[in-house]
Amino acid sequence: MQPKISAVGRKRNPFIEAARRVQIIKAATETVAEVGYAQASLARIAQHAGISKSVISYHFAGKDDLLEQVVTQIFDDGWALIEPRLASARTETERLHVHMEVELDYWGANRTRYLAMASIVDGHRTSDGKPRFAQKWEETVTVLQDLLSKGQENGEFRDFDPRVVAVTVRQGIEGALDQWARNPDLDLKAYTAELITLFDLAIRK
Amino acid sequence: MQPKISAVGRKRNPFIEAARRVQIIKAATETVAEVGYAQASLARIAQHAGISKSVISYHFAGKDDLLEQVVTQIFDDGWALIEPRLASARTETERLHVHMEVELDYWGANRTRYLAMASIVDGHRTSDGKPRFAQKWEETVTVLQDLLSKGQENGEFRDFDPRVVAVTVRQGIEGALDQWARNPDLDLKAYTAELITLFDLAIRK
Amino acid sequence: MQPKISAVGRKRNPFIEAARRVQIIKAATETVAEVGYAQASLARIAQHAGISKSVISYHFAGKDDLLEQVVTQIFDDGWALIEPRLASARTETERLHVHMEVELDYWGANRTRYLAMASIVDGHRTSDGKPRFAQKWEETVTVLQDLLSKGQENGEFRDFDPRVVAVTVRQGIEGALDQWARNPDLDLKAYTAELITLFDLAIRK
Amino acid sequence: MQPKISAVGRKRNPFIEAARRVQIIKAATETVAEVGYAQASLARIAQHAGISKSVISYHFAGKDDLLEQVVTQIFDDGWALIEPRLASARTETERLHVHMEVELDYWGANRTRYLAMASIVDGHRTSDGKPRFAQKWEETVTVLQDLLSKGQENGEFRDFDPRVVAVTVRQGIEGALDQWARNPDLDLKAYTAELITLFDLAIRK
DNA sequence: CATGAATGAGGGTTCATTCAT
DNA sequence: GATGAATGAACCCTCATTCAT
Repeated sequence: MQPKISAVGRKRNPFIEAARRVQIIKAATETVAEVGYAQASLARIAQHAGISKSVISYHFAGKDDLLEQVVTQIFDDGWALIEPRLASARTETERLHVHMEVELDYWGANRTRYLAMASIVDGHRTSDGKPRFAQKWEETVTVLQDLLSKGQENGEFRDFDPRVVAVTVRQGIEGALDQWARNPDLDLKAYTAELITLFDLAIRK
Repeated sequence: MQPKISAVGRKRNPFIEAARRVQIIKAATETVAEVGYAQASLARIAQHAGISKSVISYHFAGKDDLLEQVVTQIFDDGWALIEPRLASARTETERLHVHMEVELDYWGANRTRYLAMASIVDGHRTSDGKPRFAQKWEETVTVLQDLLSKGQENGEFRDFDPRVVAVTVRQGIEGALDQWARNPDLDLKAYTAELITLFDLAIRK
Repeated sequence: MQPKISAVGRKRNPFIEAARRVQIIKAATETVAEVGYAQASLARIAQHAGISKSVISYHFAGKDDLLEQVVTQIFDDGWALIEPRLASARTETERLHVHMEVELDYWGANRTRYLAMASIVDGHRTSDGKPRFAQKWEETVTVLQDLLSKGQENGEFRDFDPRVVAVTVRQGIEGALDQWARNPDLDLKAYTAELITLFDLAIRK
Repeated sequence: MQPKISAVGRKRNPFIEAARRVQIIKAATETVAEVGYAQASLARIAQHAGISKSVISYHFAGKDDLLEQVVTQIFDDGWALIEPRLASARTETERLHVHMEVELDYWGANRTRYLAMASIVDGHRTSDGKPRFAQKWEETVTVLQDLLSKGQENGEFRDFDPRVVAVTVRQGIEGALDQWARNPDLDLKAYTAELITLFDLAIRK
């Protein structure tokens, strides 16, 4: 009998266990980034990791579980980076700048993760055909939306639909990353500066 | 003699032939929109169309061919709508407005097509793992970029990196559509107006 | 209602009918010669003939019928050539020479037919897995066997098992043809002469 | 990690692995012998072996790989039997006798293998339509040809084209086997004796 | 006479998963 | 802890054949 339930309640050596899981998640991330979600079979992931297919089945409840871990890990790591830096900002304008900068920093330093995340979020569905990770995306928009609303109350920003702007900022960031993902030579710092200016002008009072 | 070659030199009855192709393309579009690229098998598409799997193979050279037709048709129809209306605009500012409005009109009237297009463009790869339709997306950005550059030369727009803004506009439009795709009750007209204002402020001199 | 029963009892224009049948049989022969029995599908044959697949179904009861016609035609033509020349020989020795010469002449002038015949005879089976054309091959051996037996009674040949020698002559001829089929530059005349000498020495009194 | 590569570096349990491979190769051999190359699908082979289709795919890289193993194994085993006995012969005449005897012994004791080999060698082609195993056949002829040439230099044999005789001997052996394959009651020993006499007379000085 | 259109069966192959060891 | 072995379902595609026109 094996402990198929992921993440918690594991029995034996938690170090080996964790190491293997990390290794597999890394391999899955890289494989998805390379060939895309639809082509990323367990066989390919296992091959990339240099392990047997059934090792994956041993450590994860299934393909769904594995992908969920991949996405969760990517988002958690990102969030851990963003959150403290957001907290230190004093105005909402500043907070918006920080948000864009740090997010572009994070993904910019993790190209593979960005590609994998994007591909999985787009491609992965539940058995009834609905997107499984749409909510992850939604959460990031909500954070921005709240920030923008607060800025309007503060009088930092003009009057606009905070949801529209939040979505557009989010998409603007993804646009930057898409460009850079296709062309790694692109100067992401400069792009970020342009983007910040763009939105500053668009929402200032 | 099979009609596998999809472009020209058709011998067969062009009415029945065309009707079937249209039917299959429609079924493929709807299936992909519903369950996503990765889950859209020929079997599912055929089932959706109420026909036998092999009918698809008869009318298309293969799955790749079918999907290419789907994407091509979606883009061609869209472009046929956008182009004439762009031509009638007199300033680049106006042209940018028209671009956003008409594109959101087109996709807004073709929700299924939007979902299918997005899923295929993201998911479909060549056998060596590279995206097959990235170039389609690239083209739409180029049009915007040219428009913005011309506006800068005209003195209509301030100084900015036209590529950054073009990408961000493109992404802004997709953001609107994503929102609306998830929530059909969303007021796309109002969203469009907000978006136009946003970019007007961001790029005006 | 179509006249699917082949060869006889056909209704309308027998000239067009016959011409089409000849064309199809030719295409089938060439296709099998080129790619081998196992790879010679009706689709490929039709493509080679530049006609629609269903034309074949119209003129022949099925794939089996077509292949049977191919083999029959090849053997009948060959036999029509061999028989009269055999009749004019006076001794069995001479008859054996003539047999080898004329058979190598016939196949030598019809490389495609030889390849097709060999491939079909080897590959074609009835639905229960038994060879369908083994009997054709058997017949040619029987002719040789009778010839050899008569020669023994005449006192032209030494004492041997006529079946063994008949089979070996037959195989010797096929060996010559196989060699030549692979290497069309081979001097078939010279090969024939060597072969005749070989069997002369082997069976003379 | 799948074991698709068939040759070396096997990690897996070599006993189970080897046993399965042997079992599948045997089933493939028997199936081809029974129904012919063109009708020997993986489904039929699997059914014959009493296993699932995908087990074959697990142990072999594909149908081509499996058939290659079948042919290789058949030829290797045969050659292992022939070679040492050829070495012990002192004259070329004797060597020719041994060759015919031992080959007819080998195949005579392996009727199924003979049928399978013949069918695969005839039917199996590369994707461009060329025979894949013609070279195996060629090799056996070359051995005979060398033997005959040496016998001519020795003064054991008369002057003749060694290639013609080599091919004819090869074909003579196959003729014997074909006869016997169709009629297992045939006295192969007696047939062999007749064949040896035939060629002795044909090539002696 | 001829053929486009359609079909179900079956082709080889890959899939995620299970299980005994 | 780990994995070779195995499986049935599903993949896309080609097959020989039928039928309405």
